[in-house]
Amino acid sequence: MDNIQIAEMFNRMAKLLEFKGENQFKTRAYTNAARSIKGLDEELKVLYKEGDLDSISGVGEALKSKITEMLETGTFDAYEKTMSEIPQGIIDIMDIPGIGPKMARLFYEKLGVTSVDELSRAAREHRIRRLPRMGEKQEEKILRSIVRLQGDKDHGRHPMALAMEIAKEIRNELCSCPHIEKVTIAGSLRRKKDTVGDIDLIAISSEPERAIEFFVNMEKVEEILNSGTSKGSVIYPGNYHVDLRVVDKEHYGSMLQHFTGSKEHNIHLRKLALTKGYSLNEYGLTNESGNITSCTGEEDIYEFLGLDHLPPEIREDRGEIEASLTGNLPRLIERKDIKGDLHVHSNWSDGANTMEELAEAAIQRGYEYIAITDHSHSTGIANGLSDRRLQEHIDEIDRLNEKFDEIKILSGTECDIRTDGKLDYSNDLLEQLDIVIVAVHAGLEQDRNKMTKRIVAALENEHVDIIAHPTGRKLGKRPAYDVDMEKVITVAAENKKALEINSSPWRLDLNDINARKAKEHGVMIAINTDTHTLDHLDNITFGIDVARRAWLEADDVLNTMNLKQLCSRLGIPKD
DNA sequence: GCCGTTTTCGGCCCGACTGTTTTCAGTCG
Repeated sequence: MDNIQIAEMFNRMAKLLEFKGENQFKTRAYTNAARSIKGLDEELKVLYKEGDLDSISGVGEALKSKITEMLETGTFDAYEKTMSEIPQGIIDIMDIPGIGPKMARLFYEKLGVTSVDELSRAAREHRIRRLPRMGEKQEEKILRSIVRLQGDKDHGRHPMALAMEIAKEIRNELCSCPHIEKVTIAGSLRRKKDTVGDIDLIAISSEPERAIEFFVNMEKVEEILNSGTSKGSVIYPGNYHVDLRVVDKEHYGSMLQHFTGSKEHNIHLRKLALTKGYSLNEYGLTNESGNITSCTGEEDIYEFLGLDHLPPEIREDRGEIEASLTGNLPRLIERKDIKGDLHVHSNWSDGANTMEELAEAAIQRGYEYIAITDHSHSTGIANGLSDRRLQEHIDEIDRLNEKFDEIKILSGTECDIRTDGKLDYSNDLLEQLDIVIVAVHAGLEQDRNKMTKRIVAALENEHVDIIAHPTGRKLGKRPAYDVDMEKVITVAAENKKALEINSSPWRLDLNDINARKAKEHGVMIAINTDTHTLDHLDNITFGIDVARRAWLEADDVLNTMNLKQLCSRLGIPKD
């Protein structure tokens, strides 16, 4: 079991215990431990082997032995026992937005409801409204939630790039409201998480109620979830859940800090504030005598707590607070550090543009180099290049390099790694290229062992420079293929190969966790766009977002090197 | 169930909104 699975099991256990009416602090201990585990850099199985499970905060003797049990058997006794006492469908009911353990228990005890379908029927038959603290509106709300949940295959998560466009559209509309002074995007979107569950916005207004009224009555709003005096929530087309929080100027900083999150980061900050005798909330810092220090800028809060102004991308409670306290915060990579793009397709394979157009677009973006990496012949559907056409491809790039002074065009390939780990081109041919990217495009269903061996074999080829989109995931479409990333990263480090962060909004592969792991093993990362049309070149910002979330600095990234450094690394003769 | 620079017992992050009440529990972020 990996850390995520163990954390999820603790979270489910917490829900089950709450359903049973257990002591709330006991249930919280499980969620605290789950949170702590999700934030670990190290795999639990490694800590377990080294006898270091004691080092995890929020994990005491009892939970430690449950972790051990899970690592050895895949589950733990107390969990199995609790599960056997509670009907399976109850878990699904508690996953319905607006229904927690208390309500699930009420429906179960009073109506015998044990599944989402039964709950839906009870609501339609108006049996819910007769229960204590329930009524007509609750019934309608439950039915709406069920319908929305069932119509939503992706569990409400959206690729960050798409959500960002919607967020900007809403921000622009809100800015036209005379009662709104300023609108800022907050939440996981501000932290640039690869997928986001909702869109959080903060507005400054001296008339919050009128601002909220404007918000919930925007033309495109499909449903108003709630609408209070300082906060509103709506559903926007595409099943986007949008929250707006309205605040006066004086509290803007603390509000922005609070609603940027993450939740885990904020909890850690509040605990830190408490050790200094202050309570922290979205209105500022309160001391023991009740005096509030309001914060107009969020940097005020960090400064007060003795921390650097932490970049939103790393606010995940994955060590950023400790790093800041000890002066070990990374200087995160920025857009201006990028000197070129190393994964671009032309119309020689499945790209839309000529090599010349790509070179010109790269010049416009201030790049020193661009690698044209068209597909190899296995990817027939993408018009992959035969041996003969690859030779012509190399010649064409030579010709263009004569023409362009402002940029170096690198001749490359995105060569298929076949199912047996062999590459599409011979070593003789690969040797003639400036840069060799390899990738898995077919046979995605291979088992973990075969897939790992396949990629490792490619990493061990002396001509290979970069593995593209190393896990093959496509957000909302298909999961990563089954591969031992620890092994891939270790072998990449041994052979001095780079791994890619693919900047396509649908891939973002490697993700932040794996990219950070790669950095820790000393593996260089290439942030590439996998461009197929000119505008894709600008997707580089999404790749940089992932890199920043992975704590990467400019020195960790291959394409922050200038041309001379890059040529030296790739072994390209200077000309 | 966890934890300790007052504590090994008695605390445990904090506030808005809703729907139901007539003062608040439940849920969410």
